[in-house]
Amino acid sequence: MIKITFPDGSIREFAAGVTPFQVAESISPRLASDILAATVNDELWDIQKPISQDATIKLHKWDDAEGKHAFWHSSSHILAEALQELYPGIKFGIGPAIENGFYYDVDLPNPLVESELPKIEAKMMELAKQSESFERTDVTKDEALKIYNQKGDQYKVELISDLEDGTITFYTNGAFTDLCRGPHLKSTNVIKAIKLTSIAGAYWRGNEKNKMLTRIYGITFPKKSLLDEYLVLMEEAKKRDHRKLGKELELFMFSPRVGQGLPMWLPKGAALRERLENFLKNVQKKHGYQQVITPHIGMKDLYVTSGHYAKYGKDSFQPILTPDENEEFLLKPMNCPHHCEIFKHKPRSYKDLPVRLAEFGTVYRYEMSGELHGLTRVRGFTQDDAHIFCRPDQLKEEFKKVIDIVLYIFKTLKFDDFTAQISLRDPKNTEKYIGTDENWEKAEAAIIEAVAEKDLNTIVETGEAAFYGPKLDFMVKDALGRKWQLGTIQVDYNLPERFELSYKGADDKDHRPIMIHRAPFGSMERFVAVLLEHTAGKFPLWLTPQQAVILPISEKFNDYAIDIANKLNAVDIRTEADLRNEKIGRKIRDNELARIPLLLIVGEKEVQDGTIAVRLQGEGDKGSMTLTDFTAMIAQKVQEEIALI
RNA sequence: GCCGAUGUAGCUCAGUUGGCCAGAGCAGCUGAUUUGUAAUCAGCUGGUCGGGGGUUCGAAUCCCUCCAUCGGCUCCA
Repeated sequence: MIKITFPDGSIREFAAGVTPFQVAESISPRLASDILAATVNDELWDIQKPISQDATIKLHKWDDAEGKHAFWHSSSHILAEALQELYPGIKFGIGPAIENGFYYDVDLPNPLVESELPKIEAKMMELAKQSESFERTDVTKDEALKIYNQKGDQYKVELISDLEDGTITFYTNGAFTDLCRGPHLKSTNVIKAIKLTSIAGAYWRGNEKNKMLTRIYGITFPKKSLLDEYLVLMEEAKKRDHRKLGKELELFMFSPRVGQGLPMWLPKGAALRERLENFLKNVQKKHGYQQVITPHIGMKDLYVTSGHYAKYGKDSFQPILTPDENEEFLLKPMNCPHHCEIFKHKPRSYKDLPVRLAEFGTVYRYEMSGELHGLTRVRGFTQDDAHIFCRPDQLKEEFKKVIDIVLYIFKTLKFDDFTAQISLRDPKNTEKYIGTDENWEKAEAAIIEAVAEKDLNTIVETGEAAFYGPKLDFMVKDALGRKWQLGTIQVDYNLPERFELSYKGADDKDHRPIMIHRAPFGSMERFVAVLLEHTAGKFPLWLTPQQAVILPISEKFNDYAIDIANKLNAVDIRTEADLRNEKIGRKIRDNELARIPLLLIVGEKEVQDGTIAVRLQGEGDKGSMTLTDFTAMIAQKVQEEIALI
């Protein structure tokens, strides 16, 4: 007998070799039918895999990430089985579960077109209904290699060759057998709804030198209604897409004549961006930053010195042609070299440090065309950049202060759901980076300590560091769940070295400062994009380009409307009057759709009383009030929104 | 850059197998109406059907090519 411990602390005895499914069954048959996967001693476990010794167990239903994982992973095997039947000669790559669904990478003799997806879905449904089980087989590595060599499936052969010697598991559902670690469902019959969402190309093993395979994405559900809900949710998400909202609200635009990935800010977008910039400038002022302004170009030598030129190659830089061949300028892809030169322009004392130089610096990077994406990935963008030059004894404190700024901004704009990611260098691949091991270790330790003292929840990613130093990135998701890096803080020992930066210490000797690169928004473009998707275009009052619109009931009251608009603009409430010859219902509708937070209706009654009828976005009629009361109310609202720490 | 898809009026879209001067709604303009909390009515204007080339008696529709956009891959200082 073995002892099984449950999450609630209770312990029950079972015969050795019991499976999680049998454990569930002993509790209730109903529970057993809902169980999709299990965790045994913190290891993901097949619900049919025997447990041979005392263990703790967690049973996962659809509500758990682990349950969904097993569900979708098994679905990818059904997709593969369907494909194998429909497309003879097909070869299989990998087919994992992902955050929302699953995919399978396949090598097809002929290209697959989207119109074939319904046919594949139908075949999958047919197979799922046959209540196929997932049978596990253990083989040795040699046997596994022999099997796939015989089939001529070079991708699986490659995968197996890379595995360590020992037992390899295969899973078989129906006619399809796959190299797989599991875990899997007990039977395919719990899959009740299937949707193949898209086809894409994907390089084998993620390497662009390899062959491109066809990736088929899909998602499945244990109930038809869940699929419908998912599809509705996706439709809703599309409505929040910043590219759509940016067009509708006239915030920004692109023009092929100007160039791909080169956004232009329209008046309303520019007004919004200016407010964000001023907001951050104020915060930075309080934190001892100084604004600087540097040119959009620099001599090539500047980037040779910084190491960027060697790292990224000349194709990544945009040259500026001049009549003199000896004079080679490049469009700047980052601001740090310019700021290093500013630091150098006069001797610095240890008493002057930290020096914090801030700039909304527009930079240009030649991103690959397929990578461009609305405002989140562009070729010209403005970083809310700053470089802090500090002494070693100030590093941790300065780093923590930057974290405070990022957190304050996220809090003010209600980005509650973010991930803080510590990006370290890949110790196995050190030639990707510049600088000594010692400096890297110091820099990484500084970040880890600062983060620990700030009590931040973080994930650590090795190999994600910048080439000159480790960083702390703040990631936020867009409407469709794609992750984007916003704020970033980077510790850098290398550029000060390369630019030979120094300050005079108390010991009258020269010392090397340490540099912190930081951008709390990341870039104005990306930040506004994510903000748009988070707010669905309903910006906070302090930020929104247009705060109030006066709606006269008829043209008779236009003069009064203009008068009110002038008075409000005079006290910095951004107001316009809607003087169109339209009914009031129409004006309300149009201005609600334009996401105007304050609609002020004026007619006979208001003119007589000298008041305005206030209608708040999404809340309807709030009744009449005097201008004085209204401005006091707005002032209070704005103050609440951007309460400074 | 790579794989796949899409591109018709300022916006959203119809035009599906090639065939009379390419359509609708909204927006815009003109006029009527003077309105009390999410679309007043009527008339009018607007398109080298993404660009270029080709096949054909005839192309928005078929083919080639370029451009842009979308979903991914790769990349992201």
